Amino acid sequence: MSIRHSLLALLQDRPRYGYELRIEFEDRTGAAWPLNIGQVYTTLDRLERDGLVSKDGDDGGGHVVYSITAAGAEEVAAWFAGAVDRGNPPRNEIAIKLALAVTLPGVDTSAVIQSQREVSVKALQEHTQARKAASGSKGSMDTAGLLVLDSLIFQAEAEVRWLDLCEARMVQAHGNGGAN
Amino acid sequence: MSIRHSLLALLQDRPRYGYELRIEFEDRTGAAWPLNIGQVYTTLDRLERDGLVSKDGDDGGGHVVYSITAAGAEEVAAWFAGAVDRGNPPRNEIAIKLALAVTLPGVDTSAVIQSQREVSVKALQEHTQARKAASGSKGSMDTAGLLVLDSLIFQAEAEVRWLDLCEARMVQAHGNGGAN
DNA sequence: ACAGCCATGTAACTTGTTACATGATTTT
DNA sequence: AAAATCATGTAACAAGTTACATGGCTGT
Repeated sequence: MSIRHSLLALLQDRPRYGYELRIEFEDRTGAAWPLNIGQVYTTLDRLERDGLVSKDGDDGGGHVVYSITAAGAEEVAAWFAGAVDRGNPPRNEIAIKLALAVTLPGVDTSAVIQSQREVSVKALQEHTQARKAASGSKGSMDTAGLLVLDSLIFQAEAEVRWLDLCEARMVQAHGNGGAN
Repeated sequence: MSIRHSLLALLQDRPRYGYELRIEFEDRTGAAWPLNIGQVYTTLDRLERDGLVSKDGDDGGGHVVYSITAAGAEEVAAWFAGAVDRGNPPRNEIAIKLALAVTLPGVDTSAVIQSQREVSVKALQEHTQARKAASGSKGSMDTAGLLVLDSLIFQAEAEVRWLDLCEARMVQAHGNGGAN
């Protein structure tokens, strides 16, 4: 529901048209998660269908402007007020994969860990680089972008450390990293 | 694609029927991510449609058994071999929400952080508890379950620390935690 | 003229998710 | 007899994703 709510939040600020929404979204999230323009329009259709936004024909500039409704404003408020449920966290594909790798025969668990570790470390480095560049000199990025980058860094760090822990436990468990 | 691949991986071990797959999945992932039984059947249908598994009528016990095909085995191998792309990480709803909160007027960013922090800390505590219980005495849980719990703990820790960083930066930025 | 950005949309599709219907077998 | 578990499925839908079609406008 991230996109739905994001667009709604942007519309609460002020009425906007589709193309604009995409740019705003990517600006504010630091382009970390690209948003396909097609999806903006489909999401707007669905928001309109659900009565959360209304299509305001034209704005004089030839743009199809949407504005938020009362119901939409309520929804945004609830989104900001309510926390994301961490008791039901989104499935972690890597954790699932590893859990299956260690319980199934014929899977080289250590290889799975290592190949994942490589890309995770690389992602961590890239995010750290980006973070350094963003905060460097000319205050080139806003607070929001920095928060997003920090989030990516923290998550990546945790992932790498977890992978290391897994690897260590494998070694401890059967003295090697071979297939089980 | 987690579920798809998970079921496929379980079928690579040996042919199984739907109900069994659900139990195996939840056993191995420590029941952290419940799997609706209906989804098992729909996913199996789609896997069959894609030629990755085949329906083997009966197994003598009245069960509708599925087994993996050559194409399916390839797919599983590729899944285990290939790392999850961390350059395109899944959208982090909390990061998005916060990025929007700080860039939009009228949103009490500090309140958003605090309410999220509460549930994240609570989730962290629960996972830590579960972890303690799992490793305690009777070696009651298998390696896979522990890995999953550790993953949840690491992610939750990272999330809390990131939220604290955000809060600190808010305070530093405008000396209070009020709406911007 | 042509490339590239601005701008709107549609069609077709994927995975995931839930609610419901149905019945057999096992346990209490 | 009732409740729980085993077991299989279907219908309907949500959210996200991409590929494509279309056209105006701008700069080279």
